[in-house]
Amino acid sequence: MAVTLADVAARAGVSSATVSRVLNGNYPVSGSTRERVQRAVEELDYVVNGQARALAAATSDLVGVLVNDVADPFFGILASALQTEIGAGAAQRGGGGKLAVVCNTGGSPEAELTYLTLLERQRAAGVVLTGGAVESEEHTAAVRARLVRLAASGTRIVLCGRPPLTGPDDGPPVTTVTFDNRGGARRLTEHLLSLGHRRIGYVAGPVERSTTRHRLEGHREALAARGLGPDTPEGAGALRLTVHGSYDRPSGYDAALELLRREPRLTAIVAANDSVALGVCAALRDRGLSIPDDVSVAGFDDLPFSADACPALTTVRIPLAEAGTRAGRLAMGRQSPPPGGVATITTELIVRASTAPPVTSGS
Amino acid sequence: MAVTLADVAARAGVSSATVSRVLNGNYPVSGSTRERVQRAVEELDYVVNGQARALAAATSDLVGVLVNDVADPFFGILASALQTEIGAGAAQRGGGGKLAVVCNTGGSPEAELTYLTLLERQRAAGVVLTGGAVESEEHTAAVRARLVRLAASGTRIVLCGRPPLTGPDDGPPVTTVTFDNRGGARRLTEHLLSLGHRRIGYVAGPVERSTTRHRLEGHREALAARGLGPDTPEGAGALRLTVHGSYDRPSGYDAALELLRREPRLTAIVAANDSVALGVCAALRDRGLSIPDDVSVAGFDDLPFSADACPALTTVRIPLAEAGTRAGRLAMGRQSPPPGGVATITTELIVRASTAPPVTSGS
DNA sequence: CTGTTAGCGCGTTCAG
DNA sequence: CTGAACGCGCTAACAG
Repeated sequence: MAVTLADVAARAGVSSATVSRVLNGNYPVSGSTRERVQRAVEELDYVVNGQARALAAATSDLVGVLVNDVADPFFGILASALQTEIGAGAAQRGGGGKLAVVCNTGGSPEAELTYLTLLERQRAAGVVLTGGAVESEEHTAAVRARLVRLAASGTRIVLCGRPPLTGPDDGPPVTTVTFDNRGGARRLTEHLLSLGHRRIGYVAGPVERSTTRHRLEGHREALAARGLGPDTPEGAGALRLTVHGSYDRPSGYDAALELLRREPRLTAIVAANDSVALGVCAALRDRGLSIPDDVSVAGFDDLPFSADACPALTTVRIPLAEAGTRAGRLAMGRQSPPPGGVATITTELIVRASTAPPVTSGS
Repeated sequence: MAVTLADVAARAGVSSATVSRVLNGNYPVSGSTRERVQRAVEELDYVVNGQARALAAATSDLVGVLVNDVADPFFGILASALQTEIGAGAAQRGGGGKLAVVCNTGGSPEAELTYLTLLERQRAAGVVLTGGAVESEEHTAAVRARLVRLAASGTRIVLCGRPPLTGPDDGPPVTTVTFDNRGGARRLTEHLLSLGHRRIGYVAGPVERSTTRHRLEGHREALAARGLGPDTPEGAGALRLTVHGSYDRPSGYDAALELLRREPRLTAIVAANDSVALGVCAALRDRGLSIPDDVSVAGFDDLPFSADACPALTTVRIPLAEAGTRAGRLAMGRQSPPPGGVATITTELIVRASTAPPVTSGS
């Protein structure tokens, strides 16, 4: 069926080993035979069998990239940058380009483990886990065990957008590119507080997610620093102004309505991310409330569409493309890990039109 | 190093063939030995070597998905739906789940070919090419040759969002899920015409792209049907109101400024897609023009953010998730190809706030 | 510089 | 129902 090395060798009148050598170019071969072989390859339209090569050489062309959802631009941008560093583009720049296997976990822990197994099967050269981690004790342990085994067998592991692996400090290195979610969230809420807001609703992401937790912690740190800690009457009120949902638009819509029900005098809502924030905006508009006059709204991530939203969204920028590029280089072993194995990507407050001082309508 | 079939066999006191049989479950094995083997697998944390299996069985766990840019939600949504059908999720629903290899071509013909080679190397089980095709004679032929070879070697080929393969009708089947871009564009421009617009600018995508061509053709069909064909004075004017750019926001921004330069009395602008339309909106706003009072704007694709844009965008919906699902099933051989090998996905005009009748300011 | 020889780890005959 | 033997296509020693 398919033409093999042996076929090429026969056609060129050499041994298959010689063909292999000209193909890989990692061994001296005389110019004349090289040419003869190359001609035979062209004529026969020969394409190496990646699996056979991988088996024999004990190497792989695959790098796994786990994301929650490629349809979400957050992961899309990350994946795109990773791809650029991993893939054929990188190959053309002269570094053994590999194939990026993008795996959609949908945020499901089981899917995450399933994919890790599949990638282990394929003896992937690297695995990048992106986005917030599910923080159940059991799942953390399971993932950790898998990653340690993968790393032990030579697979490079990179975490991007989630906290470093905890636990015993032995085991092979797992490098991490993490985002300063907590700091960003803190600065965002500080911004609202300094505008004069005091009754601030918070639409958090799914529970048991590292990203959700960090952003919420940052939010509460800012509140506490203004004397709105959970032990104060006003702060206790703030606690009740937190609702959890998923990281999508409909979730923001529902959450905003719920928050208004709990506290009609709300003057600001902070959302878990930009998509959620757009849902919040839609709900407020449907309720006849104007943004930011009646209620200020803020998001997180600064995805491209946030600047075009109505009104343009105040948010926290995460340089996703930069993070993805860095993670990709690490996964390809083309860049040495940062000291301590953890690089933190800083986040930046972006103030736009969706936040303004609360209108103190008399009272 | 890694534990192999033989290790498991030794531990279970059976032959490696038996282990292979219980693993694949496609051969009768007695209950007791089966259990013994399974225990050994557990104890040793055995994970099959995908490459060895693929080599021996001449099958592959990979399905390639070529996209222009995963960071673009258009492709993200498509890829997500494809993934769901191809990946571990499908596996859990009980159909040999495969790994989706998402390849970013960046719209580059060379990258497209490079990836096709890489996938051929891996003996991919399927390949899905998404998005508009580059329509140069040379590249079309090159891709066609590659696809024919892949199909001949048993790889299932699916085109999604691009026109069917042209050329001699021999060769193995290549199924296509194509979008009715032309019809959608026609209806969109008809909508503007029926609102009363006559001086309509058009921001087209990159030249030599099937999507660009089809949308532009639809636009011009609508014009011609209203007696604004290229042979009429007014129609000839319309021809000069077309500028080409890339499928992104900055391109729309620049194009809008250029169009205003060519025709300050413009009352509407149709964009190649929603991202471009947002760029157009931004440019108009910066020029102090209001949408839709001064200028109506329309996009294409109906990506999620379009409804939240300012104002909400009139556009043409393509059911991308549905298309991706369908293409995924076809690539997995889980659904039989449509008669003729071509399924056309219909598009739907979505009218929102960004289009309105032109304000006939006296004159 | 080149050919010969072994495997890589698994699926699959073919006997038993 | 099970084991032994062979080969998938290629790379990597080892000789020459």
